[in-house]
Amino acid sequence: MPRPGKNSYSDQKPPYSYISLTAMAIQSSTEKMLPLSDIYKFIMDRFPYYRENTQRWQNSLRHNLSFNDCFIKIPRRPDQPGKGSFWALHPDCGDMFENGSFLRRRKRFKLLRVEHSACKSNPVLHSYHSHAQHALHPSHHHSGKLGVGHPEYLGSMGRLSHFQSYTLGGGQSGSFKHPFAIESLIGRDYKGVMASGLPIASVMHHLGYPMPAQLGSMVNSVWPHVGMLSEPVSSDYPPFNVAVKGLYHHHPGSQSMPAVPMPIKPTPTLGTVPSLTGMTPGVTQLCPRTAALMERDATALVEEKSGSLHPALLQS
DNA sequence: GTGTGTTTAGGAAAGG
DNA sequence: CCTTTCCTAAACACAC
Repeated sequence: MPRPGKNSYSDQKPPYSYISLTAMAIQSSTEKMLPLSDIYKFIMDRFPYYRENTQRWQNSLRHNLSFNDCFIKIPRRPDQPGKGSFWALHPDCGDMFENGSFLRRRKRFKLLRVEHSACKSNPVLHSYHSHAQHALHPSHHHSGKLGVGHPEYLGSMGRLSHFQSYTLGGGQSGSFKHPFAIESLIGRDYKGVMASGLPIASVMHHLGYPMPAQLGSMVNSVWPHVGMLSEPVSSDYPPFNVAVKGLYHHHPGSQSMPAVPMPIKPTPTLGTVPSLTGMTPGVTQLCPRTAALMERDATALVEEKSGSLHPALLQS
């Protein structure tokens, strides 16, 4: 057990990348999205290391939010005053830390940016379209982004239809993406839900858009209790990373399921936060009904844009 | 001015 | 060794 003082984990930099920290924060929220300030707060609450040099790491974190396609920006509703937008996880980011290391992803989640006037000004739309046209060969990390589209859109497009298609089509694309492994870090009881549909459904709800009935009912039935970190954890975090490496076996043909349930196990004495202690294995199953729903649109969509490429390959 | 968001750039480190 | 990912710094724009 870490003791207060020198040997405490508090003094050390947590073995998480900014991406994983941010994902943790987002996933810990009931709405699956957080404003920047709350992401800061989450990290500082749980990792005392980040209570210092805030300017440095927060700049890095903002850079990560903007730069990485796995994060999408959700505009605030008019009735939700506050600074900045909400940040959510891209539905297709899947399990970026499948290799068990939260310092370094197995592969970057990268979308192919294509000029599209209607997309850029709306992150969700943008994300949706980007998804449909993502590249399977994320090369250099600077190469993927093309110029910014035109700021106008929304005029005749109709946002709802896009949200719907995004929700139904942008999610699984006919392939199983097991939920973001970060779930296990934050201790979500993660059963029977895929990572992608839900956040967006939540986002749609947040934005005041009606949700497709099937998705909506799924949300209610599958995630009835959407848990949340109740309080800041003590300054410690579970040991993992190196320790869990090797527990995973990536089987490209087997839909990237972890060979074992999420190995990230907090130390039992970190009992102050259930979500960090009573973790449920990250093994999940796709809701068949929604999977079927999603499969339809997206497969066609992706294949239309990128030949016969299967989105599942994106992560492998 | 401050907070937020985007972008470029360079270097360190990990991984193959 | 080479490539990819991560970290950091910094400039800049924008909104409040």
